[in-house]
Amino acid sequence: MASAFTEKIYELTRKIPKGKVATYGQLAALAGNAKAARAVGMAMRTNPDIPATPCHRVVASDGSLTGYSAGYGIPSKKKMLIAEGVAFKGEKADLSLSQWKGK
DNA sequence: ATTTTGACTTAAG
DNA sequence: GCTTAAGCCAAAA
Repeated sequence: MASAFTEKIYELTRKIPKGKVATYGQLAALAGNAKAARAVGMAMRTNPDIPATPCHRVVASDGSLTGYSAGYGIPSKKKMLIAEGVAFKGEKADLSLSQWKGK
């Protein structure tokens, strides 16, 4: 465990339903710190349990797929999201259709 | 304990 | 549309 904040991020990430995506800033806000988007990214990077924490459902503010060092990287992440039913617009996820509304 | 770094975001050129 | 700059946060060195 890294910190309470990070744990919260993992918890929220696990709540993201299949076929939906959330932005780093969104998770940060739900965790209590709207400006901790970067910290959210760190939490994903230091992700202790990838199968338990679907970090591939977390994208940048504009839907761009960033990071993801697992498997084949970005391509794999994109493919996974499409397989779950997330709407895609070129190389970016269509947040207008597939962004998780959170609580 | 201090500095550096990074899977962010928004604003400005 | 792309690049640069600045702001904020947490983890790693």
